[in-house]
Amino acid sequence: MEERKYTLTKSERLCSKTLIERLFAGGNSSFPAFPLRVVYMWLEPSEGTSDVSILISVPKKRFKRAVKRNAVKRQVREAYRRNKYLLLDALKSQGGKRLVLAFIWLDNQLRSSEEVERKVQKLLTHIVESMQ
RNA sequence: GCAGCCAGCCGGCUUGUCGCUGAUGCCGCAAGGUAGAAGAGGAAAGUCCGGGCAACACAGAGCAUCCUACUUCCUAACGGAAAGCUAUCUGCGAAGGUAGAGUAAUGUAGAAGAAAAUAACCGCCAAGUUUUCUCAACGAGUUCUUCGGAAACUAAUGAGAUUGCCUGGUAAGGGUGAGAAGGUGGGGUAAGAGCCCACCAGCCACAUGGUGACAUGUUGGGCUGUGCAUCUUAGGAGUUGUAAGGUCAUGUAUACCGGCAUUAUGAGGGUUGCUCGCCCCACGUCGGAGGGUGGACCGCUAGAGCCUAUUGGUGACAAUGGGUGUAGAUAAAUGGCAGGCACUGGACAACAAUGUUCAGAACAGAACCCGGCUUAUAGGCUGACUGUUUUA
Repeated sequence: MEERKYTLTKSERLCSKTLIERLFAGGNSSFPAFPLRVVYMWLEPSEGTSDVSILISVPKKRFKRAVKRNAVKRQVREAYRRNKYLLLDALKSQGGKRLVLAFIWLDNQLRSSEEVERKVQKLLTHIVESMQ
């Protein structure tokens, strides 16, 4: 059993402008679990900076104040960090293919951290199930 | 004590654990790994002013446009502060709010009102003329007569009153209006009037005080309409903002730059909006090298820095000494979870100190950096001052 590190470094975050444009250009899978929606896209092993890259988006339309937007991003990021091996373990059987995903906040209100974590778990589980 | 007012300050602390950015050290050719200092605000916000910094532009003249506007003072600068001045409003008060260059010229000011500025509509006064009346004086004429008179009438004269017209004087009075030719009283006058005088308000001059705005005056001068706009005066204003701008990597169409050569004198471009003026010039050739994509580094945090003491100043602030190293992210870090402490409120127990338990804890997140302004903000602390109650 290898050591599991519940980290979330910069290489695991999606920064490339071109990849972001490809992700949102259309044709990629998406799945909602209110108050979240996930958009994901498969990459070849040569692309990307890590096995899984994520992006969290909270539109300004939902929260006018930066404080609340940041708070939501932190909740989602924390929830992914604690549950990312749901996805990483499943990905080992996929022959080195890589994944890009974006979490988009849909609600106009703040939610509790427990609820956000449950929804993230649900979304990750859904992606794993769709691999088979 | 309670209520208030002004100024300044704080706006959680801490333990464990899991994370994020990461100066720097170590390992490594490198990618990276590992240890790891430090890590949001008073407003970081709005992006409203001012400045630094950067790039580009810039011979010069005139006109236009825009901004500022009581005084002195602070500052790198400001449309910001400080201390004052004048007017006005609010509050019992401590205090707070609002406005503030000038008025020579031009324009404008609804309704109202006689009239809105070289004022005569009504009214008042005078002269002329006119209507009517009264009175006076004597004379004239006529009529009457008892021939003594003077009863009546007529026209004229003078005085007064009066009707209309006209000429002139007059701003004391007149419904209005934000404002009516400074106000009140007296003298004066044909009637009136700063025409004259006293007091009062303003203005100008002078004197005194103040750096000054201004203030004061048993001083002098009869000088006296209000608002707004244009305007006038004084000072100021190049444009774009760190996605500026620079370096490196990748690497291709002829937009760009420089040299040389050549043509033309009119179209275009630049110079702040306009005018003048000034500058540039299509094409060829040689050399440099660029569109787009998208990554790294610099810019990027030592700055008009922060803390503190003393001195000067009413104060904003300044000078000097000492101390200090204090965020630099890039789809954007500074957080999550579990405890403890402190704070506030409720409930319960208790004479009380206090204890138990349950809740609550604002506005808000750096994006080149400063100085301000504006707006949001639960709760709390400190100091000066004001009002009030009780007690002494």
